Amino acid sequence: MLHIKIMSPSTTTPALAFRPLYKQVVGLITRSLEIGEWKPGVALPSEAELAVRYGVSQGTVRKAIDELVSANLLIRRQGKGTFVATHSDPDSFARFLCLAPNDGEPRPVSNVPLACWRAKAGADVARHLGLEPGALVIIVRRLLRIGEDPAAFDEIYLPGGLFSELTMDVLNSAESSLYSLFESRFGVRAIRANERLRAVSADKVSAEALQVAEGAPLLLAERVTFTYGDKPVEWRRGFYSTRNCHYHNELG
Amino acid sequence: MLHIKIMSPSTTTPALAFRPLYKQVVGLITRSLEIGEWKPGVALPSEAELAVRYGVSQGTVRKAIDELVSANLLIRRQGKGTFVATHSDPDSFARFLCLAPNDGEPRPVSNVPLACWRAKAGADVARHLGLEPGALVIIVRRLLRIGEDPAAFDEIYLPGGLFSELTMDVLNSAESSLYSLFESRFGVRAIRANERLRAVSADKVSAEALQVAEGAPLLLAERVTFTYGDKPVEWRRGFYSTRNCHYHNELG
DNA sequence: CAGTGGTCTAGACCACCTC
DNA sequence: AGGTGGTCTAGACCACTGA
Repeated sequence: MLHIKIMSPSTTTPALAFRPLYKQVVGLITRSLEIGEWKPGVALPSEAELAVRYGVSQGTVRKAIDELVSANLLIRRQGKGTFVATHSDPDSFARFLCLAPNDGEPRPVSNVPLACWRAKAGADVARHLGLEPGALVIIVRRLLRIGEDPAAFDEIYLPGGLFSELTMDVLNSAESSLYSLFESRFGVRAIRANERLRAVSADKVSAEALQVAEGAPLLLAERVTFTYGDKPVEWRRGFYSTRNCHYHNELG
Repeated sequence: MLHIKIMSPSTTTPALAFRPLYKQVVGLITRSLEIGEWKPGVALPSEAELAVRYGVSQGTVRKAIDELVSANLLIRRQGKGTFVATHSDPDSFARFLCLAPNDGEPRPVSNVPLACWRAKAGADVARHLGLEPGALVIIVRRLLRIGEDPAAFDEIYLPGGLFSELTMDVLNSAESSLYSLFESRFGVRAIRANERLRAVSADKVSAEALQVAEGAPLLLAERVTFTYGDKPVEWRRGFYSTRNCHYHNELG
């Protein structure tokens, strides 16, 4: 495959049109990931092969891969190869769950689907998901247990177009995380998310689900999840009971 | 300055003793930052000079600096140089404040010191700060306003040894953030922090400070802040009122 | 052993900033 | 014009993995 070293200096933005070669390679690799040329979990061609394919040096390919690794899209394993990141690999993709037990003891996390239905998107859900108001959305309620304790009660809004075959049966058949299910069953890969946290009082429904008193303080996490190209694919409101757990965050 | 390319293969861990050259350069630069050879805000010697100084190629120095840049210890500015990161630069170091107004309108953040006193460290504070129980700690209470709204009420515990001259007068003289004050006045540079969030009910003191009803839900953020060498330098409990603000976090 | 990623080098050239 | 960081190359060698 050929590449274009000289950027056409767009007349509107004369000097800003410069785009380094390795950035172009980033774009090409990302595109291949997006269209599924390399599936989650499998190895990419070696750096040397990619260098030939894109007509650049190995160093340039390396720099491109560096960027995709730090964006968590790829994983390097020395001596083995470079792999497409996947939510099925617990090591690499438990990073969207920020809840941890207070005492530090690791506990099994279990996923309890409660309900799944269709509805028309309201104004705010449509806005977050980039849909027309009234578009079809799928709503999932689920409980997350950490050890024995109910820790999170989530209401999850998904674009109907991407998840049309999602049902309670599908949810119940999922052995691991939801994102892993989205990836393997619907080809939707969650890349990054923006989360907003607030403290609220438990309403009746969430109090019951989390087995706390109505009015008890809960952590409300509202999350928009994105896939390639910053396309939103999930809007989620999660109520977290922080009696035995906390939300952890690293600043730096 | 000379460098050692061949690692003495420690007899206890034969094969694990390999340490790449650029990692050693990272260590040397970090050490210079730590002992204050280059102060916050000033430029480092050029990459070429550092290459000569450490007896390595410029590429190796670059790779070392890459790592320190992504750890937020250094900042590159093309055409100008590489600079020591500083909390005084609002661009680079507002990153410890995760609170933002709900409507997205940027508002001025103001810092209102309320109290400052000495005490002996209790068991948990001592543990978080790595001190002996009973060691001298300085406790600061302050209010953070975002626009006109009281947004955060913080109780901050500092090791007495590092901040011995901290008083209300010093706090009142600070024009910008606390971490900026720590850096310029006490030579203590906050590098990273671990934060744990919970939802709690407002007690009388924090309710009054934040002008919310007693029992209202608040976001409690407990933070340990570290400097070079993962040494803890601050333990903080902050109560956030999330009526007009939220805590934002990027996952991915 | 061969294949992979990881390190290191030396040198050329480019983009950006300042004087 | 002269300095800085930023890109790109080609090649050598090292560390890790697995057959």
